[in-house]
Amino acid sequence: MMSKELAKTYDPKGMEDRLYKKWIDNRYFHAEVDKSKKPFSIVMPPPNITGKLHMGHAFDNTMQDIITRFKRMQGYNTLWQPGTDHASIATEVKIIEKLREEGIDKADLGREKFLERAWEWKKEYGGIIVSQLKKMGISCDWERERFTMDQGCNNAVNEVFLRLYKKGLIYKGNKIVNWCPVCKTTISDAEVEYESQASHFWHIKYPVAGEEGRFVEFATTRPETMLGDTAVAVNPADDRYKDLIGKNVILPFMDREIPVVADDYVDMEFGTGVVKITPGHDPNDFLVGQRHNLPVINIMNDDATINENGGKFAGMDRYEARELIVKELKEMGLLVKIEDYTHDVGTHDRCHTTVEPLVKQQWFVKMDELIKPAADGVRNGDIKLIPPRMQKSYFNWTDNIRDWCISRQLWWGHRIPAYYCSECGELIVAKEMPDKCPKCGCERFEQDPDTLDTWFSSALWPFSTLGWPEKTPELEYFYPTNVLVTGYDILFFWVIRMAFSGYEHMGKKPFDAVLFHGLIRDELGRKMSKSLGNGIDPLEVIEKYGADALRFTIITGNAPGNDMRFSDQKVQASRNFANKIWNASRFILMNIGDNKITEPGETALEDADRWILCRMNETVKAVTDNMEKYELGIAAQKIYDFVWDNLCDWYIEMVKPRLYNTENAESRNAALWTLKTVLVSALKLLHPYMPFITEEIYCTVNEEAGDDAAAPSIMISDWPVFEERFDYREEAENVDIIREAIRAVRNVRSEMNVAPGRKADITVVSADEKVREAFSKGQLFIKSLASAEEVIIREDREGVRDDDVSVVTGSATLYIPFADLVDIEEEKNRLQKEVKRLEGELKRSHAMLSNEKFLSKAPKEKIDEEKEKLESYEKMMSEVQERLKIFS
RNA sequence: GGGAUCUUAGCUCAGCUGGGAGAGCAUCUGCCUUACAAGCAGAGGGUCAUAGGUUCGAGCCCUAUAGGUCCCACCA
Repeated sequence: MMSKELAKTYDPKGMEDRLYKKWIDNRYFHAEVDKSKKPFSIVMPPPNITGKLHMGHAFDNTMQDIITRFKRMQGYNTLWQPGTDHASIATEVKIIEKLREEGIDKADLGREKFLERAWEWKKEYGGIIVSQLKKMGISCDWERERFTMDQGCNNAVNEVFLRLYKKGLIYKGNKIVNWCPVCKTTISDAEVEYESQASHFWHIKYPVAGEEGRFVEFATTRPETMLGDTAVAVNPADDRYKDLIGKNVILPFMDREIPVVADDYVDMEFGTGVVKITPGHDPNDFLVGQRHNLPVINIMNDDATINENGGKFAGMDRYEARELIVKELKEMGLLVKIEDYTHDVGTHDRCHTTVEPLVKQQWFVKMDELIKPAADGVRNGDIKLIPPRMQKSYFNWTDNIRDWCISRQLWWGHRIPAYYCSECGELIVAKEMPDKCPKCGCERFEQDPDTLDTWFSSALWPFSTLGWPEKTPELEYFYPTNVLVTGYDILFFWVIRMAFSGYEHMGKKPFDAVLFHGLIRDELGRKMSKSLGNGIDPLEVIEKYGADALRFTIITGNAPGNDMRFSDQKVQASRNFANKIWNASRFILMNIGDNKITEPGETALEDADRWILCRMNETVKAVTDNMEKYELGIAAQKIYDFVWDNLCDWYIEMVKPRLYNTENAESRNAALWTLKTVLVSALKLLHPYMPFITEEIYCTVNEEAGDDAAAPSIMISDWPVFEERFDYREEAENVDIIREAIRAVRNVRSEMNVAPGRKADITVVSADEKVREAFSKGQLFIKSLASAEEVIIREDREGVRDDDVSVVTGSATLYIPFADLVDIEEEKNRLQKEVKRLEGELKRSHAMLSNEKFLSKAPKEKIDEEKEKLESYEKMMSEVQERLKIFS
């Protein structure tokens, strides 16, 4: 009696949530420290709490889940550490938006109330992404879920800040930083995104002081910054301006005399060879200013309006001021010309506001020393990057590293653990607010208002989540983690910062390897983005095709680090594969029926059984090898081929006659046992990729076959290994000989248009005894797979007629009586009819093509079309006549 | 300006350390064969961007060229 059946077509709905609950209830995802087992660990790149699941997450987490499930089945004590990221600026922007909808201004609300709202926000939305991730079937240890701003992580952040400060690696400094006038915060260099913008080049001239009628001309893309000019620079080698060096020019509007300085930074070839120097608002000018001790003038407020240093332009927006300045310069005759000019403008990657370089006092991490171990770690192979080409990108960053501006003028984030004495202003860096000022003894302090760059806490993720700075058993056991999976787009933001943090604070790398993946693009190869509206929601795909299909799609046909185009068609192909294995399982279950399967004796196994066992064995080995090397796509392809081609299209077909013949119980049992064995192995190989369907089938099959020894869940079953006893190479070769013959026969039959139901005798002739033996053993399935009536195996050609159709394969020659393939009378009639038809067509075609009216009046395409038709008729005619000859 | 990467069948892409040119989809032909038409059997289709070079042998290594994509820097 069949206690359990599988539905006729594969339907993931309902099944997935049920199975996920089963796994959670059984705590299969949970890992505890167990020193008797080998650990394997991965930390999840924490998704932002603002986030909604997108294809990037799907990609990232599918890869991690595949590795985690694989390693877990291999017997490793596997921890996949999950968590979410507070995502300082991204979240703050969203909260501000929400407040605005309620008509509340951030500043009016005040810091404390704002943070309350932020935590509420986190509570309300932070869990969404987690529940969405679960839909993917991912098997991370949710019991250990962390948050970058939870107490432990917060503690780690303060500890790191303090340590780096004490070592002199964190400092406060006045530097030119990128300022976002909308978000009103500094942003790091990496957060600046360059956009090509059409603008102008304004050619302006300043009068030379004391030399009536003499001017220096230069060009600028930001005329408003002239209000902060403190010099004009020329190249020291530039003969044109040699005499000007040391003299002054007059800055219009400001009535300020500024010097002409000589600096190598100026390119003589570019423009007029003169550059206006605005140390307060340009990174390069800032450096020039330092070299020449020029004053730094800040002409802008935090919202990019001109401040009191801008004279009469004070209060204006930067662009408004630009317009007016240009207008007035023109009136003063100081505007030489305006050129169209397209150049790259730095914008804030969050809000795309044009960034304004400003001089501000900020906190920085000194990078030159910290980065060394991180660079060396990759250079000497301590950390492996996959694909290796990522190294170049990595070194490109480490070799050109600049100090990291870590302070942000935001509220949502880790507040900088620095305190200022309210009396004397003394700076104290400490984990908690100090009691007493060591300098003046005062007891009142103000904490630095700034928060830390969100990546500051992310950088500590591999060890902060394991309990650092406490010396926890987890930290000792699971650190360093084995592999980090992430997109190449955050190589610098995150990977490099984790690398140097690991070496610095743990004295060890944070991970053995980094496995990079690319971006998922839309069907046209465009980035998925909100503004384009071309994003594909993974949850919709799951709803339509199932999580397994989505997961499989993402992984197959993609090499590490490469982008992939996503299309519905691809998911359909994966869904079809799921359906395929579903139906193969259904077939096996049906045939097991009430029978109890027993392991067959060695002699009961037939060649076909040994062939598939051998192929399975090879597949197990190959797939395992690929997965060990994180070649997930290649491994998936091999599983796919094995299941579809070897198992379904060949083995199941070969074995059908034996299954339908209930008289030979031993042979039937051997086939069923082989089917079940191979299916279970295939399911296990596939499980990391398609966890749900494999679990469902695995449990059903084991129950049906009465296999009490099987694991209660495929995810905690043993990963298959190569078994010597299945290494039936010789028998496998025999079956390959027959497969080749079957293909050849099918080929002939197809070319001759033989109806599938028409049976034909096949005479196999081979001088090789081994080949004859192989055919003799395989007779049964040759009959069923090649529609043979009878298979006669001979050493010589005796009995073969000259007009038999012959097929030569690598090891034998097959002969098929012509009359068996074709009904001669019928075929003759058919061909004769065809000749008549073609004669008619040819006549018509010839007539048309000799009709002068047609040739002169019809459109050219029509004529060409007719010519082509004629050609094909002629070709068909000669073919038909050729075949007719055979019958005469 | 520097760097990376890609250019393989109509389309999307695999091809690990050099030795068989492949898959999915699409196309064409024939099949509703009692696991599956989300399927089965068969077919067509590629001087692996171009030009050189190394090698017994190159899609894979080297050089140059063209085109696409991306990253970094950025000239005021």
